[in-house]
Amino acid sequence: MPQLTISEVAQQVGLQASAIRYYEQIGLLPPAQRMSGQRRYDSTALYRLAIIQQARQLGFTLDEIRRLFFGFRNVTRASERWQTLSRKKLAELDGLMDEIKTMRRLLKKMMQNCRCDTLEQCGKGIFRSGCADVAVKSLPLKGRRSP
Amino acid sequence: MPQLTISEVAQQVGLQASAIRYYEQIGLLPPAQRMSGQRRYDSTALYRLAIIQQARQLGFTLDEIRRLFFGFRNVTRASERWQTLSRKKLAELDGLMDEIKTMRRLLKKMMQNCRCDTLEQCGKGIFRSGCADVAVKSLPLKGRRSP
DNA sequence: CTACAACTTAAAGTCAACTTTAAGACAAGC
DNA sequence: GCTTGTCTTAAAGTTGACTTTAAGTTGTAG
Repeated sequence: MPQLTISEVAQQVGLQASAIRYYEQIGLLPPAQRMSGQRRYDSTALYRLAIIQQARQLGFTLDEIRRLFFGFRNVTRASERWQTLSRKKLAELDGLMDEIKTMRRLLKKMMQNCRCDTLEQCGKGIFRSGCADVAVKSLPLKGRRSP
Repeated sequence: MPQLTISEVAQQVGLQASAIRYYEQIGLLPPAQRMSGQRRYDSTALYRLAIIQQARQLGFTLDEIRRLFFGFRNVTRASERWQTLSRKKLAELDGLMDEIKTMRRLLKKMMQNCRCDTLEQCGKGIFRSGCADVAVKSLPLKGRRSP
């Protein structure tokens, strides 16, 4: 077993060392072995992190990834876990797509139709035509990556 | 001029009073007139807020909305302001759509192909096939609305 | 006069996913 | 012995768009 340091692992998987410590802190990674206080990792940690990275790319939050690892009876097969979570995520992404399409549609409509000179004029028009519309509640879809 | 209180305005435009105070604080709304310390609004404030609400629905951040109001020479017509900002936003939304489509594609692929029993097995496969992939950097698209 | 509702402020809290900072430990090389 | 580089920790900072809290003011009703 190679016994990599945290920054070697970080480099391999494309994360900052601080992110790996953070994952350990929130329980996504098991506490690493220590050699005189310093973390040492073997390949199983790399596999863990590979899953985490892949899941992040699929749009899963860290909380959902935690469920992937710990939210099932431990007899449940990996493929089934992915299935279950992916179905939900797929529906979520579809909802998000619809929101974006709505925005696009409204944006284009406004670009075509608005002839207002002043924003006051514009606001008057919007206000008259029903101001408090269908709430666009966006799901969180964020990303933080290597700086 | 009707002279509405903050909570009357809030009700009319579908916001919390605290949000309106916040908009004033960050300079999106001009400081309101006061009657013995309390804010009073007329219709121009409603129009302002209508624009803000509409712009939020179109996916604009408060910072972008500030630019809509203050980021142009004051001779610039409203419709032109919208045009300029909307073109950029449209491109942004397109990028976001692509990200989501990529996620969808990957999700479906994995749902079809993964036969793994264990996550370790799964992670090994992901790791071997190139772990640090194309970074999915998502633009922020968030929404907070009436609770 | 007292209660009450509605307003005011500044400051702190929320969420997610980290990063940054400050202060300190340890091994290797000179 | 000293410096350098990498590691450690806990705590605080970041971003955006607010909300919540605490403590205080004002006008009205009874």
